[in-house]
Amino acid sequence: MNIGDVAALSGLPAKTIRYYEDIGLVKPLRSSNGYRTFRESDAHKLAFLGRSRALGFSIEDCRNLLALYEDEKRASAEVKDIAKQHLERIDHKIAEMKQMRATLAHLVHACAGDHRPDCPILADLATKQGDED
Amino acid sequence: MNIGDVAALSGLPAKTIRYYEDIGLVKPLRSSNGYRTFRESDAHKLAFLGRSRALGFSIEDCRNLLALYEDEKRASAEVKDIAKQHLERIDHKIAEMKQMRATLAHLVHACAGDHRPDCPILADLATKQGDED
DNA sequence: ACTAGGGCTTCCATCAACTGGAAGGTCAAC
DNA sequence: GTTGACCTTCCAGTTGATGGAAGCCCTAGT
Repeated sequence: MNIGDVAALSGLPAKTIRYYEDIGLVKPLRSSNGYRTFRESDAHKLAFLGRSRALGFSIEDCRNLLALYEDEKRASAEVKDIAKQHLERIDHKIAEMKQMRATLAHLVHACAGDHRPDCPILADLATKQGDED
Repeated sequence: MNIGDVAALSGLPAKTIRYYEDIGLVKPLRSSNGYRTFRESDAHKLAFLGRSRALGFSIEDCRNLLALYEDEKRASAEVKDIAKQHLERIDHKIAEMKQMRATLAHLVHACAGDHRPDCPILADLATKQGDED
């Protein structure tokens, strides 16, 4: 398979696949004309990568997951651990975003949003703490 | 004020402040020894930037907000609009993360997490759609 | 045989938003 | 006069790609 074929199969752009080769996530063969030649297993790996990334795993996580995926004797605990850590990061991020959202929603709500210059949003950004003289 | 002072006041690292100067967000003066000299207004701007960034506004948003902040005749509607757009982006992002979280939580829950190699997480990553031969 | 097109190759640059580090100038204190 | 903190610039690296240029390669059509 050439790169265009695995790109279509995996849903990843060819550019991304080349990048994944660069960073050592896949190691396609080369045919005599210099073209990358992907085996079935490479296509599987790329699809795996696409799905892991879609779940927000970092490239390094993906690298570990891929190694575990290829290791028939891995313990599921190792995988679960990576996933759980990622889950925690996601939870943390969600909480952070919700906090931001709440503050911002409050400001947006407080702002008249008309032609006048008075703007609680700017006022808040300008003076929240450390500036109360 | 030297950079260390505004850094302490604004809570931003000196590196970041230099970077903000690079990209034209602040324009401190220079004293004869080449050191940056920050006025009160610069310190205010940096604090403003710190808070805007903490709310997740992009640098370009910050640039616009800062311009509006400095424009005494701005219409609050302009500010509100930027904030509302940002709010939408946040909502979108939160929804996305929640979706990821749900999928991942499901997988983590399904995985025994023991010494055995069977792992529903890897199985799912490996075969979800496009692979049912 | 020639040409047009599409696909493939490499390499280099760019994005966001910093951050780290090296090499070196400056300043206040002891 | 020398330490040590603070300042300067510049270059590289981070994460995860993405865009583009220059240039092979291959197939189909004429």
